[in-house]
Amino acid sequence: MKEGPNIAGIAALIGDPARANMLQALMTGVALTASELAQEAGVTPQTSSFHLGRLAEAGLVTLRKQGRHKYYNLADADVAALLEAMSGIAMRSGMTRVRTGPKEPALRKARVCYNHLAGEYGVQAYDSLLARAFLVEDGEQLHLTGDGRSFLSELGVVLPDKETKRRPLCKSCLDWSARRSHLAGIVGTSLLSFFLEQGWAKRVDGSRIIEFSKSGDSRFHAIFSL
Amino acid sequence: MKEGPNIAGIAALIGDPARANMLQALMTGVALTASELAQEAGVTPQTSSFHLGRLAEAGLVTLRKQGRHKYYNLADADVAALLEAMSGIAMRSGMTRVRTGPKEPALRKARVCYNHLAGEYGVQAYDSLLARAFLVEDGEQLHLTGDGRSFLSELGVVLPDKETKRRPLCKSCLDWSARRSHLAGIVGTSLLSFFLEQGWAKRVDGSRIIEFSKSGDSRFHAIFSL
DNA sequence: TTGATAGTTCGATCACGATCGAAACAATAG
DNA sequence: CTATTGTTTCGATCGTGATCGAACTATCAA
Repeated sequence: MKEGPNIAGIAALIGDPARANMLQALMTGVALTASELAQEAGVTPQTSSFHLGRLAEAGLVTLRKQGRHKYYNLADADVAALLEAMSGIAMRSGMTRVRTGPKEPALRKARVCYNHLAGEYGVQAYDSLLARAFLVEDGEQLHLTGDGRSFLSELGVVLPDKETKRRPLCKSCLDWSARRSHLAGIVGTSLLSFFLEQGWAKRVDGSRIIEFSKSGDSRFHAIFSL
Repeated sequence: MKEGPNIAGIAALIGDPARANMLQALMTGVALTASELAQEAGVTPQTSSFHLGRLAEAGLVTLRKQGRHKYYNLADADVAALLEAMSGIAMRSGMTRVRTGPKEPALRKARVCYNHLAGEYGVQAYDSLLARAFLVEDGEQLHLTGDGRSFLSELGVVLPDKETKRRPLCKSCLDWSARRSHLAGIVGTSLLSFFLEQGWAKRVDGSRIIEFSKSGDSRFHAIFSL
């Protein structure tokens, strides 16, 4: 009778407040343990376990055991993209949380999206690389050019040698706040790591916010000008 | 305490089977009345009314009264994109409907996505236009070139004269089956209408499937070769 | 006017699923 | 070994929200 994939299934999964909180917490990209996620979601460890089981079963999160801990991650950049898209719809639908705190502007400016940089800074980096042909779009594919590779290497960004088919080097990800693409994929991840390691920016507590220092900010704008 | 938009809200909205069915029915792009949607979802008109109220309130659907009918539509291409993305995740998570009917291959081949063409045919058209520089990507923006405009006009596709800011002429939409972009926006809509009006293809009953005729198929491939 | 169809509102019911307490299991630390 | 911490299983509870029957409003067709 019915056709197509069961949308209601995963939607219902994400639709539970506790699970949604967990997923949003995982949007920071850091691996979290079951009990940390319980705390994040405001439920007891038992319930957390129950929810995480369902999320893992549906393939929305992955886990790796490490000693007596279980570390959870978002399964995939695609899952992150779905959550990001959902944020966009929720945002414009006026379905914001009770109190839209002072963090929101900071979120729009720079935040981590799973494992790469999003927000205004993410978009700017993406555009800047594109404008200088360090990055080229080919249909939906995205490629790092030779020039782009050497540019990043010279900066000090570490990149794998070869582009594998399985994990694309570059990938674009739609930004809910800017409604534009930012850079995902291995390059996106490496770039974010670079910023953090150089001390140009740092993560804020357990949120998705990325805070650029004064000097880091000016360096960023010097390099990724438009 | 919490930050960011309320993902759980819209997810829960989509998470109800009845509402999910309604939304998927609306993915065909045709406007449906409340009772048609009730039938589609397998619920009574009362329940349908209840659900549609919530969907409209959240801004996921729009309605226009016409006589004693209320015609419902998806609010936006963004909502369609969200549902499409969700289909992708649901698909690979093995959360397919009980029986994956014989329609599925047809869906992968060509289907309507809200109001434009998706599936293999949609992707091919997109790539073909891009390859001949009838369409150019500029960051996330997508533009129809002068050549592209005259090419389509010559074919007989009707297009509005000017590109307005509000409704972009072109827009890319991610395809869940092909994992590639296909053409959305006004051009995408016009193109689909063109195929249907010319009799190259027709819609299948109330599903999202687009069925190309023998002659329509060959004409399509002649024009949108790669 | 009467009759028919589309849609809504109200109220009551009912089922599903989230939640937690208690207890078990797992793995490390001392 | 024992003690402690992290995670899971089971069972019972409980609340939220979907559902439908019945009655009501609105629009159209005679």
